Amino acid sequence: MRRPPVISLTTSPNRRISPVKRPDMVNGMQCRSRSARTGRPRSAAADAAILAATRTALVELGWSKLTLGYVATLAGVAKTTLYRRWAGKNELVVDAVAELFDELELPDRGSLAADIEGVVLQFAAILDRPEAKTALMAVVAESTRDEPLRERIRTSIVDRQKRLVLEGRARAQARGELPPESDPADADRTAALIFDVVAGAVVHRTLVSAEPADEEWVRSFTRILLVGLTGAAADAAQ
Amino acid sequence: MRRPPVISLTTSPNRRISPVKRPDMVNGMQCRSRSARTGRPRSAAADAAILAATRTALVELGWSKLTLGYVATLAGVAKTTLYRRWAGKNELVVDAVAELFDELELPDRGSLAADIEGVVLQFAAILDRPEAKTALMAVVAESTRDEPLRERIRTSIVDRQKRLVLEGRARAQARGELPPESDPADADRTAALIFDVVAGAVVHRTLVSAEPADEEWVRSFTRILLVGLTGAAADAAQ
DNA sequence: CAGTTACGCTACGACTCGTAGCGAAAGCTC
DNA sequence: GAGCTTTCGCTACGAGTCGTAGCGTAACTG
Repeated sequence: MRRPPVISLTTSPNRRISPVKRPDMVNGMQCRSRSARTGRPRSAAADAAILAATRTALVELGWSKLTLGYVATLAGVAKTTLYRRWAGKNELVVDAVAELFDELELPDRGSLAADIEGVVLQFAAILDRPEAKTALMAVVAESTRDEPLRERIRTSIVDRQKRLVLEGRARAQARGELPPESDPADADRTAALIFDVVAGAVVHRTLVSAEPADEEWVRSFTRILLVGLTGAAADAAQ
Repeated sequence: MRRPPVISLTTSPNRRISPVKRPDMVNGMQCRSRSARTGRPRSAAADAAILAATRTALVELGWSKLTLGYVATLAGVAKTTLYRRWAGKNELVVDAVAELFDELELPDRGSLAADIEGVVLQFAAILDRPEAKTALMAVVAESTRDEPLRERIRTSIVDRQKRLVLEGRARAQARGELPPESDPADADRTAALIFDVVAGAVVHRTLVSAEPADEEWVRSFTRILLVGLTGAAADAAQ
């Protein structure tokens, strides 16, 4: 069962939001003189191995049966090391799943419709992975009673998706497909609405209806959304 | 801690889908001669007390910290009784939450827009309850690795919501707000799509974005959806 | 070199899980 | 009523997980 231990020649950890639990950090600021970090540094390879092991364990066991002890064994790391870096299962899984969303991009496909279809298909492909399926909803469920966890999800997963909406709209406005916004507050509200509609629809299709968000579905969805957006914008402009 | 024990003068259990685990039942059909159920009947009051206690425990503890032992104590019932009726935490919570959706209805408000707004607001009100928030996403997450559980969710929660979509469309077609469907297969696909968009958007808004689906939001959402539907339908009709 | 921090390992009490076994209670049929 | 059947409450149990403490060692800094 025990996998080959991680090669331990390492340096420099803390890629994303530092995995919590650094006694010398307060509010994200280092207390001691900048980078006066003495002592043995944390193994960055261990970080990577733990997050990868977490995803493997999610596929094998699912969320509820996943134990930190098993993840540690899988990563070739002591259980105590895991607890030194993450506060618990929730935080660990959020970081492990967040990496899946690193690949989300918004290539310019020339039209708003094509841009939407492209990003929705990317999002659907990520959600199609078993580790994302079982983990995403679970941590969201936990976050309803855990404000810091919700914040962690927001910054490391949700906001990155939301940025794509803003970028796509800016492009469409530059192309003349959408009218420029007059009221900035109203623009924010609309962007948030569109984000909830897009992300919510894909998630619901994939996880609740348990059917694939394939090209045909994405085309239908995009058409309705696009007609709704341009039509509603035209209404408002009158 | 121990609540007053359930009044035990009872009869006739099995309101919804019989809570599982009846050794004399196979595939939902009784094996012995019809209704030859001899012996002491299960307490229906205990069923109700258990489901209510489950919701209370969800509010107090959330999904992950909820234990069947605590639910049993809260309901004034032995833990073994609980295990005799439900296979586990997942099934119990699905039944407990499903009752929340009993109140979903679709009163005729005279127009498609008003009908959509009404049902979305109802759905949002249910999702606003803490027990629904923490439980719904959790069981959906579990269902990604548990086909029977997914089926249970589908029949006792999802399908009931979906029926409202079909009913709303039929009304709108009767009013002439939407064109009648020609291809029945295409009609099914469109209904499923709309359902995913509506339910997904509300869930995402409430749980992921963690902001209320209030009247203003619902109005904006309905406008986009309605324009998208009627516009796209008009496009297709050409 | 001394000082500091991270790591692997072992062990621990506390808790939950799901089940088994028992006697008593609550229905039904004859 | 007697007799049968099933449920109920209760206790007890082994198995497994949790999160932490303590220790000796490894890695890096000045």
